[in-house]
Amino acid sequence: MTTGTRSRSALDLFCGYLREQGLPVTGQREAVARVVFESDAHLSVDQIETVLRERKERIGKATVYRTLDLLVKSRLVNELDFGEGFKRYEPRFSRKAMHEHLVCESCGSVTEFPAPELPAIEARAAREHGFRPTRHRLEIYGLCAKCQADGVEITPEGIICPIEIV
Amino acid sequence: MTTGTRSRSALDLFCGYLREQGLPVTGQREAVARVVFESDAHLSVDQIETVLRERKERIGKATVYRTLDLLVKSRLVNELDFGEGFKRYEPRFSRKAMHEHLVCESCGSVTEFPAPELPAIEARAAREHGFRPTRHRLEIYGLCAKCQADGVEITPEGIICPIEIV
DNA sequence: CTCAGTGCAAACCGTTTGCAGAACG
DNA sequence: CGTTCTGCAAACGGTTTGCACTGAG
Repeated sequence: MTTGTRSRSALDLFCGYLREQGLPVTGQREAVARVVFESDAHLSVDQIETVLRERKERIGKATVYRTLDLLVKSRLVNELDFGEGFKRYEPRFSRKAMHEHLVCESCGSVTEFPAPELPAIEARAAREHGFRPTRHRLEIYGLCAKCQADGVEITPEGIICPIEIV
Repeated sequence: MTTGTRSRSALDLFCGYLREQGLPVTGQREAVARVVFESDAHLSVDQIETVLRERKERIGKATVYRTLDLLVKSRLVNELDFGEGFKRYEPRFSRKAMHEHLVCESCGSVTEFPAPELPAIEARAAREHGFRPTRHRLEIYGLCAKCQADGVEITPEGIICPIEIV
């Protein structure tokens, strides 16, 4: 969707990774990788399949999943889970090194934001608990600007319990 | 498992919540609530069922799920998701108001830690993106002290891609 | 006595897997 | 050519749902 150059080089890296691992570089793998690399969104498997279908690429669901595994292992793609019941995938390329996610509970849109204090938090937790961190995830859930403008209200869903436990 | 007093009052609150909503207070609901309130862990549905079985409580899986929904709605229990493919539940009672989670990728143990800088992070992200936050989640994944002592190593899983994208 | 809750089993849904046939190297 | 991949469909596992029956209020 965005620049061709960026996605091209990410694709090249992926192909290089495959060759390095002695794995075949197939048309299907390239097609799936291209979809992910060319998007600046956080795609679900379903969305990836839709794009592939639009492009007249006939690729089985299993192959999409298997290719995504490879993309994640190659570390060119991050796997995300916003508790929607399915996974999302974002290219690590064309993105800020560390970013966290704002997830709208109404429309599901995802915005990225930086949280430079996280390494310090991580280091402190590590020191205090003898924990060796490898990665973190920070998500803030709420209402995006657009949904607020559209007058969406946070539905208290279940009624609030009389006693606020804090 | 821990104090009887704490769990008792949480249970009372839950029963009060049910009555307030005009919902029946049943033995099954009390039994499930007791298991969650009496634990200071982050229980999966499976673990809850195991405890119920030990206590000779014969309660269907569907009822456990339905009661957990009520507990979450009552806001006496938090739903957690560490990307394991299933949910976990923690009582909000007998816990620090705000705590985040250290998740061991080897043994799955979960440790709580405070991150007092999060409200500021949340406020900044909200201000800069017009986002209205309702809740957040921060998890740090890695190796717990015990697993490190046991000599567990982070297996690079897939081989590292030659180019580090940052 | 009535309406909601319960248990069972089937349905669901995202993901994984087994296997025969196709393709990369 | 052998090894790995692909596509299909069936299997999987956590969760949800439909329905007859039980039980709380």
